[in-house]
Amino acid sequence: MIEQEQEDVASAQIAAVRAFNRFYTRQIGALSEGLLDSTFSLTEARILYELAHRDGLTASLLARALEIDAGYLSRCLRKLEDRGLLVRQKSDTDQRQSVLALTGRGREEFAPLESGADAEVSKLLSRFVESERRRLVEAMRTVRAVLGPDEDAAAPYLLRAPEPGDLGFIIHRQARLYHDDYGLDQRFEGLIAGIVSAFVDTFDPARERAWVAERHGAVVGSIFCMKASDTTARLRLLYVEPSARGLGIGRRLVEEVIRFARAKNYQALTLWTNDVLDSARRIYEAAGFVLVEEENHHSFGQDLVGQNWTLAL
Amino acid sequence: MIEQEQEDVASAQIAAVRAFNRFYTRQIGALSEGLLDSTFSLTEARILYELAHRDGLTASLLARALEIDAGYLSRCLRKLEDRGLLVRQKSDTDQRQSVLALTGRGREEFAPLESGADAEVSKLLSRFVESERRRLVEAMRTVRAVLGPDEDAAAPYLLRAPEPGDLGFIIHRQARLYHDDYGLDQRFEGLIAGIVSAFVDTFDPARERAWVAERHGAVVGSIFCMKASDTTARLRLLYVEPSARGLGIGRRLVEEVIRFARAKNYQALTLWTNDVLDSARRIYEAAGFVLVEEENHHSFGQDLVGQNWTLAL
DNA sequence: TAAAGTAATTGCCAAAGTCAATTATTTGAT
DNA sequence: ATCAAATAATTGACTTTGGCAATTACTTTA
Repeated sequence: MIEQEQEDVASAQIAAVRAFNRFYTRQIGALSEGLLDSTFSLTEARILYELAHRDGLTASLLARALEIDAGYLSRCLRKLEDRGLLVRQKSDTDQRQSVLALTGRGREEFAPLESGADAEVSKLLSRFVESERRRLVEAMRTVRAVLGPDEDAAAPYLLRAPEPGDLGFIIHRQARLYHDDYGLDQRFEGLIAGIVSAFVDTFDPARERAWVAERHGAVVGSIFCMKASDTTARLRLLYVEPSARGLGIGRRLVEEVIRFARAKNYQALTLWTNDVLDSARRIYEAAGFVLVEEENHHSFGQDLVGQNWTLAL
Repeated sequence: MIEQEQEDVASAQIAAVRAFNRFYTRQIGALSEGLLDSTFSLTEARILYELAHRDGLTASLLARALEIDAGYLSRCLRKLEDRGLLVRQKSDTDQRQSVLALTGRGREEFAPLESGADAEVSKLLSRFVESERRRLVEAMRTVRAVLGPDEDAAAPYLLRAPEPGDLGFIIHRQARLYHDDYGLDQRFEGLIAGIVSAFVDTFDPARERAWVAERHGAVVGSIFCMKASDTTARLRLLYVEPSARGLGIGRRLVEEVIRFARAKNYQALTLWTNDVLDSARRIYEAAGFVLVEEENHHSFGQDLVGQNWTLAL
């Protein structure tokens, strides 16, 4: 083997990426067929899309964003302007450039294109089961996260009450994650299913609550506040999806439980966790929880150190 | 379980897929720039690729595989033939078509294109660490697996034991489906979480078992066989994803449980269900189950008619 | 055996896109 | 402050790409 300046990339990986490129070239071709009977070309549609979704664009920005030849773009813009779909306003900071904006008419004519594309994708997706769709979307996000710049990082999340199906999903994800990361077996999944079951069974809406964190329309975290006694609440089932970590979601969930427990006049909040869960522990510490007890135990196929933490309210 | 033509697709998923399409449109544009200083167009390169990697291609096969207009393809092929890169030989089974094949010269001239593309992708990949590359390749494979070789509704499925995460997923999906179709609320989700929890807690591998049906790498159904007494087994948690129905998966799952219960020397198999679940009932009837008892009950926010069925083994 | 369908080709044409040159401005180096 | 170099946008002159319909030569089907 001759020296290579670059790290050797496995040829199987190269082949896989190239196969994907060929595959997706066709896929995109198929999906952009919807444009054929519209009055816009693919490039025009891409231009309109950018204009509809970003403000303050200039021709050169657009050319760079879409990687279109500036000359060709200029002509396209002229055509759209002539059709009354877009206006250009001389920038006041730079006399050479104009700021582009869709007119009301531009938005109007573009709207059916958008809904048509939505419908087409919806039709495509409806061929699959929900879990397949989720796998697909997650995989696409991964591809984008790796290859592209992460503009996604700042995406917002929201907390809400769990809806039917969410509880099962939380069990599903926690079981999978703790299995992958710490080797916990199915008995752990049984344990959390039992916790969830008990939560629903004995649910006291006045003093108990659950939250899920949602981002991009998907559940990415959860937390439960359950009654241990009249004066003590228990924090349970905290988790945050790996792909959503670092956004402060875990901290926010814990804060929410503390706020809730205070409001419901609990005097203490306790929780049980295991020492391997570093990032969770850091959140608990930061929130003021104190470690009160540790015990070794062999559970779920692993040697673990259980910990009880408590917070006086 | 009622048949549904088309499930509602969450708009967040649609948006994610469309964002990916826009993203990858640019990506492909960037990756095919390598062709610019070659003497081949993108389409020619795609044609050559197919010819280099598959034997016995004809023009019409090629047109279909690459989704190229037959007329345009014809011209491209002529051009390549004129350059001495490819030969056409009249098919002996069909005088209308010709079998296409690259000449030695064709392979020679195509080779640098291939290695160029490899190098380009390799350069792209070398920007990442191995774990990122693995994630990328895996995600691409997933996209392809989901979107790709679908077509046939009769895609194969397989039965296997549940893996960590599968139990929660089953709870998740059943809760969601029965909520959407029959309005069952979260208490139903609690119930099945309890069943799953009990299954794990008291699991007797000699006399109990669970199966999940997998298709395209996703769980699309489940069934459980649990011990009710030494002589009686209970069939529980049967479900099949709406879009995986009609493939005989439900029937197969029930058969599997019956076979298992017989093999384990149970004398009877019982199950509890509700009268609204038509397609499930049909499966039970076909398998020989007999309705032994019905009772009205108000549960999970709905008025329901519970049914006990039994099968002598 | 006629009608319908399929494989491949061709002419015609419009759309899509490239390239280089040009003008008007702004930026940066001295 | 000034002038060369860079940037934004446009235009003219092209080529390439690719869609569509008609046509020919076969095969399949009713």
